[in-house]
Amino acid sequence: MFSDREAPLYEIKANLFKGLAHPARVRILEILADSPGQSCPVSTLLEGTGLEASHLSQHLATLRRHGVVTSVRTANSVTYSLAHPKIAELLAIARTFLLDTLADARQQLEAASALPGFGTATTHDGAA
Amino acid sequence: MFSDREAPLYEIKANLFKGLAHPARVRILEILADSPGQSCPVSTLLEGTGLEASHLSQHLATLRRHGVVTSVRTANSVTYSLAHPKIAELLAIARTFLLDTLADARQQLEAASALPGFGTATTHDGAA
DNA sequence: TGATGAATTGATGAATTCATCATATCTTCA
DNA sequence: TGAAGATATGATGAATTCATCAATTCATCA
Repeated sequence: MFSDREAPLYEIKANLFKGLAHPARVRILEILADSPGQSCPVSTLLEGTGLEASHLSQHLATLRRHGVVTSVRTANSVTYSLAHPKIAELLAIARTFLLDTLADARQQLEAASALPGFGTATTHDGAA
Repeated sequence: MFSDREAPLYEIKANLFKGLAHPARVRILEILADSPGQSCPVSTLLEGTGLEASHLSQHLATLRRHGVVTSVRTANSVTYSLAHPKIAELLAIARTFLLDTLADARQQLEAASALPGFGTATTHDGAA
């Protein structure tokens, strides 16, 4: 098992996505991305996410381990920042993709319900 | 439990990243992204990834469920395509971010080993 | 029709990740 | 010094995800 460096890039990439693969962590990154300087203290994240402190801290640790955020202690508070502007870009692109996709899905739903034999039309993709 | 639509965007986003969070799936997407028309038959993916057929198929099913790829059956083979150009963009940005980050890490390692008391300098970030 | 190739689905134990709770560290201030 | 606030770390059972193997579907062609 290699811990980055030495591993093929697609493994490292997968690992990065794994780091982003949790609602709480995405939320944290969104808050950071929207904050001035893409950084803010833990207390703000605490409010913004509504998580319990230790839970938040664990997600922050995960994000740190994945190199997605950095932290600096100032007096008795810790400030987190996005480690790289590309992270914000990643989130923005995911957003565009999802909005496009969701719009399409809604449209297909409407089109489907306008069809004659409506009621149990399956699209081979499940999700009744 | 909501299955997209109705869920806050950050949950849907996290879900998308979860779909990308596996080396095999990233590899599959990379191959598709580099193929003409961002699509290719399963047989090509089979070769490209070196996975066992059923294993590959399961990952493809996951990607389909996440709306990241689409599939079309043509005669006795199935062709997969990226569902949206933004997916390729997502991978490209991840790549840039990682290359930047890895370069920095290497640089820090070199800088560290040039220091006087080398051997056990901890950066509070772990990774001895 | 039925054998063959291509791809998918199902089932199961092993490995990871998650949420929760208790405890520990670090800093300030009385 | 030591009490209090702000964060972080550890440990544990519950829930997910993964890898592997067997079985199934779909289309072609003899």
